[in-house]
Amino acid sequence: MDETRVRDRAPLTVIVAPSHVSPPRLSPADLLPDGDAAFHPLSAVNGRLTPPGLEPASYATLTPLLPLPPISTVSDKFAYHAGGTFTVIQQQQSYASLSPAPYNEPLSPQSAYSRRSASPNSFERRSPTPPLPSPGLDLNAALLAREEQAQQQSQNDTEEINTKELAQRISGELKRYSIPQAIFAQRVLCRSQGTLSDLLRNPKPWSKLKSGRETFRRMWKWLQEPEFQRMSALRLADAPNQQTLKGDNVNNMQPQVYPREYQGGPPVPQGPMYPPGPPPWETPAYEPAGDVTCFGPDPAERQLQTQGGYGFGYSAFPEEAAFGFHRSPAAYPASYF
DNA sequence: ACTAATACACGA
DNA sequence: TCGTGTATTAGT
Repeated sequence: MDETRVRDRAPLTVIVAPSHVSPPRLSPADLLPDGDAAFHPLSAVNGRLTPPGLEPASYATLTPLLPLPPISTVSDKFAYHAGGTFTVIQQQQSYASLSPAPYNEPLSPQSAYSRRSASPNSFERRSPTPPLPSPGLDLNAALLAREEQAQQQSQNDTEEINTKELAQRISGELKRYSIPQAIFAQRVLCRSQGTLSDLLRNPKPWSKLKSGRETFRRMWKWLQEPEFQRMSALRLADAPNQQTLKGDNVNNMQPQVYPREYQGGPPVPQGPMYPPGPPPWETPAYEPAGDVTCFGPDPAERQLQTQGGYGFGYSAFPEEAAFGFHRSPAAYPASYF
């Protein structure tokens, strides 16, 4: 029963699941499910579409806080989201300055994570990517990005983390976006609120950590994701057996009503804007402007680049898909999660 | 290294 | 005072 409620709360499900698209060029219109069998408005689907190689169970099983699910599980999760994500490239600049913004100065990701790490932050990492000179496919950039990602991936497992700074960074981001510890701990770390609180306040030095390193790695990994991806991760549907934590308003929140973001997209309930008021985000329009480039050999691992200040992630799981509208931090009320 | 329980803090 | 979110801590 709780389950249904939880599932219902994801109205922001414009999911684009290109299944056969090999041509890397897509226009926004191409993303619309209407009249295109290649795109499935998954929000209309009830059952989960299990992406190959992904354990749905482990994917969403967050609570009974298990004995530390293998990091690989979480990695898969993130990787998947990372892959199936549309990333805004055109307005990278503003994004870069928007996201981990004020908290970057004293402790850049680089400093939080030791040396060899390239640029841990997704934004910074992607920023260098040419802002789509002419909206076209940039396979090289794509491949490059993937490589970097892969490289970084492997590095992440061996790199030392400055837990102190990471903790501060995370704390800052949680504050910044009004993300409750309980939510972050549960969705991202698969840990309890109390644990998170303790880790953030009294982070043990990396050298003294044993299995606890995994938790910090997850924090770090989350930090690497683009903003909308992080948000998406935080909004992952709860597992059926998910227990409601004290103070966790997720399971109790009413389905939000979103505007119809994309013309021709899956049925999105009409209603008041969410959050209320004029869009605090950069772009005035709701439709993604500009061309969209899609690349990636695996349909489940595509990255779309679009100009116009929009990006959105998609998932094979309808309830886990999320728009990547870049909202100013203040636009993410606690109820968002 | 964590969880669960609960005390505590705080805005509405 | 209630609803929420965070800090503490006994117990695994």
